[in-house]
Amino acid sequence: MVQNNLRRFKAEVFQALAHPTRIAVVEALRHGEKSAGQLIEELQLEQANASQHLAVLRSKQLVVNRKEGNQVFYSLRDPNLIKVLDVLKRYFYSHLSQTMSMLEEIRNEEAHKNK
Amino acid sequence: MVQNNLRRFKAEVFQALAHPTRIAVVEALRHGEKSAGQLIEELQLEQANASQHLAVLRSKQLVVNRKEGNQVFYSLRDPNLIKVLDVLKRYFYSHLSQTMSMLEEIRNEEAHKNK
DNA sequence: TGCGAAGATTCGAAGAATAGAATATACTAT
DNA sequence: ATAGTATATTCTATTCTTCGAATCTTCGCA
Repeated sequence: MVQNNLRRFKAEVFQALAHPTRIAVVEALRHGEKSAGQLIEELQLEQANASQHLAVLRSKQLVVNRKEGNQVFYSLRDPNLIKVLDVLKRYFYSHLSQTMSMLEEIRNEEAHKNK
Repeated sequence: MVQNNLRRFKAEVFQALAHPTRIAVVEALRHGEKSAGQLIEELQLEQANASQHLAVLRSKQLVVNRKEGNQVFYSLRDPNLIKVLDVLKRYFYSHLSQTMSMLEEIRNEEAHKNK
């Protein structure tokens, strides 16, 4: 029972990370806080869209925010989150060739869509 | 560009893990391979549903399978995957109180639905 | 007070993910 | 061949996600 809820919780964290934009945000915050505006600029996002993704990250508590005047600064709630991404990176590298072919596939899908 | 595809790729891996059942499967495979049937029994899943979730894990290459006669044995493609989960566990523990309240929330939602 | 900037929220449409039911496939043993 | 067991696939209804457009809120400043 507890096991089950714990898994649901883990699933929610993964869910929060299951979008390229949100991964980009987390990576952008790796070395410290940034304002919503900075993130939008740096990652070339639409304002509303960025705000929505930030809301997801907030709701799953992967990031925390702090208001300062007109701006809202975001930072990672926990540096261990970066470790999760780093371990994942190692996971990729240990299967480079397969990773590559998967990327290739993604690229092809892309090319397909744009026709 | 490459950055972007890489993030998409990471997102796909997280997506694959973004379901309690699939997390349960990965955890169940932590110490070695198991047949689909064993997983179904151990995790109390419906056959079709289990098969669908396994298909997701396969398609993202988190697991590999091996046929032996009538049965199909699954195992993790890479032990680093377990490390990802382990790091995540550490992540939980470093925020135990918040984790608890989140679990509490999940439980409440649950109670709500079952009314 | 009123205006502009920074963010957040809400809404509707489109697409993706999920569960279960039914069906299909592949093997084994008779 | 036939039946039975293990697993996969397909279909459908439902729910969840995502996006952009529009709207709101809050703060700072003239």
